[in-house]
Amino acid sequence: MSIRHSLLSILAQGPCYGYQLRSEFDRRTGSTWPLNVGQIYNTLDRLVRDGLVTKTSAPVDSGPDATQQTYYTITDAGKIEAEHWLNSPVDSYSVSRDELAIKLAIAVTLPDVDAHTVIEHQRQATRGAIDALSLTVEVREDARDASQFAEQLVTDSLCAHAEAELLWLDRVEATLTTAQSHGLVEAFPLNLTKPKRGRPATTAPTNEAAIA
Amino acid sequence: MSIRHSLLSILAQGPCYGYQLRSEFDRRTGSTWPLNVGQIYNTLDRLVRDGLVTKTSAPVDSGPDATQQTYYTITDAGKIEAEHWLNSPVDSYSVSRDELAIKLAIAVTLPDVDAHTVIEHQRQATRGAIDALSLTVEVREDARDASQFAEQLVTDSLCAHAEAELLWLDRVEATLTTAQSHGLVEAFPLNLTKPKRGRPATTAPTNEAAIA
DNA sequence: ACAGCCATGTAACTTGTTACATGATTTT
DNA sequence: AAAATCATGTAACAAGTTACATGGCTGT
Repeated sequence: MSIRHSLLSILAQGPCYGYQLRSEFDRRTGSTWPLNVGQIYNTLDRLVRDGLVTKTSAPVDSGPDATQQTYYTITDAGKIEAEHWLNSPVDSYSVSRDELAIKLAIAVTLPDVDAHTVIEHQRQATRGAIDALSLTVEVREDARDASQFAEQLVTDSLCAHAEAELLWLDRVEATLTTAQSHGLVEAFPLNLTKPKRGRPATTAPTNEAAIA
Repeated sequence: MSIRHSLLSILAQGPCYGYQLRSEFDRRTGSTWPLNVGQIYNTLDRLVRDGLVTKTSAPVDSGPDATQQTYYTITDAGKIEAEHWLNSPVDSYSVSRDELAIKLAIAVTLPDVDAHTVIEHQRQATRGAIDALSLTVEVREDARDASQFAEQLVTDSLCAHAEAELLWLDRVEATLTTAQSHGLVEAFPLNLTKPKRGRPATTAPTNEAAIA
């Protein structure tokens, strides 16, 4: 929903044509988000479909410099939508769709996988990412325009999350080690049940008895 | 790519049927990732399509309890893929696809938007998320099985990223304030250019002269 | 003439997601 | 009989992404 709303917000400043939106987006984000040109037109089509933008593909008057110009204009509904996007927070923390978290959660349940190795691999990669990001940070001077400001902002964001991830990885490993020393978190065997249609017998304990 | 690989990794332990995979996934992730049942079958179909899994839909022998059982078995290619997934780090930091970062980058370039307000809204929402997460953290005892371990792991991950975001928001606001006091980061007007086919005249300065 | 950028698309594809249909079985 | 759960799917859609086709115009 980011690209969609970003383009919509730019269009709230005034009508644009497709290629122009690409350069505007690039300028404002410091070319931070890799954006294919064709994606602009796809997104614009979907915005038109949803009534947030209108497409005016009118040939300019038949003078000497007659060109087919295609402009996209935001609608009232689009303005409301853009304003709403900018005034409402991004919701990243109500449900987790973090690939690393789910990966580690799965990894600790697999018998043939050493979760500590997975953690260590991730730690090295994340440290490498931080190093690479820090290089671009230190070379950089203070932002002189919005484009450089965007670059700085995005790099800092990546760094912040990466460092938080390192701390979290340490905590996970510590928790895992103590849990393993208590023999609590073992590999999860598959439930060797055959598929049985219908409600299972509640009297038949599956593996909850193993906990007690 | 998370669900796909998670299911594949579970299948590396042994053949499963669809519904079983759902419960296995739920157990191992502590019901952390909201997963529709139908999505299991979609994902399995795609795994079959890619040759990572085979589907054996064989009727069990014509005895008294004959049922149509549909099992999914991992292939050699699937095992390699699962192993590769578990041994290679998640790449979250080479390019940024963070919605908040792009949103702020866009916001500071919009004339009708006060970036400080956007930041403050986000700050409040993130603080609220941390509070909500901390509640579940404090109530929780030590993990006693993989399911609870997964819950803890995911909650901690969310917390860590949320707190990193708060720190980052403060830095962004500080940077923005000083940049604005120097009159550097102003609203980005649209380039009022008409679409012109072809390469633009290099001699014609667009708006680079404004910087100098 | 030719390379290279400006400009507009189209078509196909990816993963994730939801809503729905269908039926079997078991508990109440 | 009815409700709840087990079990297998299908169809459609979302956003993002890429590859490609097609021109026009400009500088060399």
